[in-house]
Amino acid sequence: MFSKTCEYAIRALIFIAQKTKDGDRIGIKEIAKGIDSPEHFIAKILQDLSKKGILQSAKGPTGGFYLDKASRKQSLASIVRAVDGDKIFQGCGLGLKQCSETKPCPIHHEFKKVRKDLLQILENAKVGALTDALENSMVFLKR
Amino acid sequence: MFSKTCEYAIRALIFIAQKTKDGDRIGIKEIAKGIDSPEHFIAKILQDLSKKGILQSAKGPTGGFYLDKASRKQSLASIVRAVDGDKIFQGCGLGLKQCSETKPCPIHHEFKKVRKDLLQILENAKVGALTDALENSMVFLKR
DNA sequence: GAAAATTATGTTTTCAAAGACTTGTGAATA
DNA sequence: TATTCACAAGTCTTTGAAAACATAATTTTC
Repeated sequence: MFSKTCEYAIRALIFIAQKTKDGDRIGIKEIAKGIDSPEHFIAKILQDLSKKGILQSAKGPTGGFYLDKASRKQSLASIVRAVDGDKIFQGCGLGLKQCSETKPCPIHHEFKKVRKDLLQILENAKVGALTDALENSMVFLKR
Repeated sequence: MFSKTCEYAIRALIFIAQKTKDGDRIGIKEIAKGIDSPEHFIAKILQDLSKKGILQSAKGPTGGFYLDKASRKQSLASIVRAVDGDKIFQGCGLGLKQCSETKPCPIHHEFKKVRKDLLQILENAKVGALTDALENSMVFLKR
């Protein structure tokens, strides 16, 4: 469904949100361990995302990644968009470039509903809110 | 959503279904043109699928690909399964191997619904039935 | 023998992952 | 207060593997 990159990004963001909600910062190594991902790979992903403002970072001693208040209100949808673009939300199911309402592919109309549902789920899932479920250990992030 | 391979496969199958519904056979070159796909690539895909019984083929002059009655009743879901496997229908949205009902990832329950809807759409879409819409030119297959 | 699929092999591109090196920053220290 | 040091993110380059696409030889069948 999502790219590997995107999967790691979502897991990392939720993890960071949980670990830094008291104003702390968290290093890349701990993140990689926490979500069980390749260290260098997740590092690059997070650097890209911090450039785009999806999360915040600080260099030097006591530095690390963290999420400010605004970032916590972000939805998973904005993370997915930043990483994978919005082809998941609007691209044709059969890969047809010109697929549209007037020139639909054979499954165009049915797919529309699924996409809409998916988008809504991701829009509703705010990064900050998901940390609560994590703390109550209702859900987990390691593979 | 699907792999390129899978997209080509679906388009090809629908195209073949339409072109061979009167008992004809259709060659690989015409298929490639008809769905605007790389010729050698779609050839390999169709050979795999014919081995698996998803469609039929005949060698020699007047040979080509075609669909028998049983194959026409197949759903798009079985094509997707043959090509991409069923990871789309059951894999975790965040790529977690151990994600389950008892140890769900943060979006597990929401995703379940989307997957279920997707599966139902693909199960309901029979290859043979989609050709009617094509003939009425309500839909098209070229990119 | 010619037309078709089939098989085998090779190339290119993209994605996932790893490594080495650079830059910035807070804190100790002299 | 200026210097230096260590720590942490940032950048650049490379490797590995899989997916996407191409070429050539082979087999089957009319």
